[in-house]
Amino acid sequence: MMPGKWSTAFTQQQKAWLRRVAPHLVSSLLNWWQRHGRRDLPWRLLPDGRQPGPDDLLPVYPVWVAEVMLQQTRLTVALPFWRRWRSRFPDLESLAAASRQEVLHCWQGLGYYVRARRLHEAAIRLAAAGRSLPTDRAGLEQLPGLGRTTAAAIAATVGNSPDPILDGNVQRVLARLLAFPAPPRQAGPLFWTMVELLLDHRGARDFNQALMDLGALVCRPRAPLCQGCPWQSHCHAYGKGIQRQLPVRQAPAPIPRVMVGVGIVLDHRGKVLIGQRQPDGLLGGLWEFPGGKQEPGETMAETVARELQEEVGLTVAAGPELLRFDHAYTHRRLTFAAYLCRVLAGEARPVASQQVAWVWPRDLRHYPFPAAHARMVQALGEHLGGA
DNA sequence: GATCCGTGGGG
DNA sequence: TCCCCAAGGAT
Repeated sequence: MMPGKWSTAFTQQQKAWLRRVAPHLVSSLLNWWQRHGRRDLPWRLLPDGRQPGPDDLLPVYPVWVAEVMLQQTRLTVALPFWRRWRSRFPDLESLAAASRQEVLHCWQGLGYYVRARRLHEAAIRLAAAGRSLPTDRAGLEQLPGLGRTTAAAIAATVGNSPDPILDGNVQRVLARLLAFPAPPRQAGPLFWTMVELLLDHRGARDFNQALMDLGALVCRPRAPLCQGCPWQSHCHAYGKGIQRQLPVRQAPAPIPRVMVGVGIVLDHRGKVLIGQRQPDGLLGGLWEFPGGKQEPGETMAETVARELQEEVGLTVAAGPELLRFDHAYTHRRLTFAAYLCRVLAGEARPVASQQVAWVWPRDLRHYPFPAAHARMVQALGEHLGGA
């Protein structure tokens, strides 16, 4: 049995245990994966749709895009975006030649927009140097947006190189296998050492996929399916009956709740005012309707009028309310209230934004919007269409 | 090392 | 309705 004292490195006893069980873990994992794993992921297939053999090389561009999309995003969510992206930007050259707006527009709805900006930046940088995408982990890790896990996932998928990964799935599997008594990030290099020791020398393509599939399909966050797990007899969390309590979570920070007033400003021609957010930071480079947080003592209509004065220098009459809805970010909960507004005085100018634009409502669909504002675009279209 | 960065589905 | 949280990286 494995000793239960943990530091940031394995003890000699723990390492000996790991070396002893590693062959059984690997063989039972790959055996399970052959029967139950996901072997039809499109970026893991040869261009003609066949399963690659150990020595086959896969095209790196689609794998790169897929792995970046899958950062902090579920497979079922990312897949349709990946197909659309490949149709819109089929290769590195077409991506490098695209505008920031086109790139963000294609990414709209997927979230974490800095990922799209970094894909674009990498493509431009490579194209300017006359280089193609690297296929080794070290080379990939130099690209913006790629850390060790994503670079390793790409390299192993493309060339079956011996590069293990340590994503959220793998961390959860290891935390339970070892019954690790602290949040996984406190494990330091311990988990990396473990995946390196486990790694099959024949390559990491199927090994990485199998380990992620085990986490996603069996060793699930909420309700793990231990009766179908190939590692059940080795799992210390299962042995203690504490698999549902692991991995240990950090205490979540309290989430502030904010009311946001938004102005849908129509001019005398029927054009609507939008502004483009600053290039970096939250929702960087996306477009939105002007607005902001409600302050104490304000009605929502007063909030909208004040924000429009401050943000774009317009004096407006705010009302009626077009729609109201809740929207949650990871660290904030917002209630949006959108007001139809008409201009009383002033010329719209960018104060806190990159630029402002008056746009025909039917052209709004050509601009990238955050999900909450895309919802307001939809509501405006229905409002105008029904009138 | 703690924090920031989106969105949508599931329990 | 509410909370959880996902194929992480950069600062």
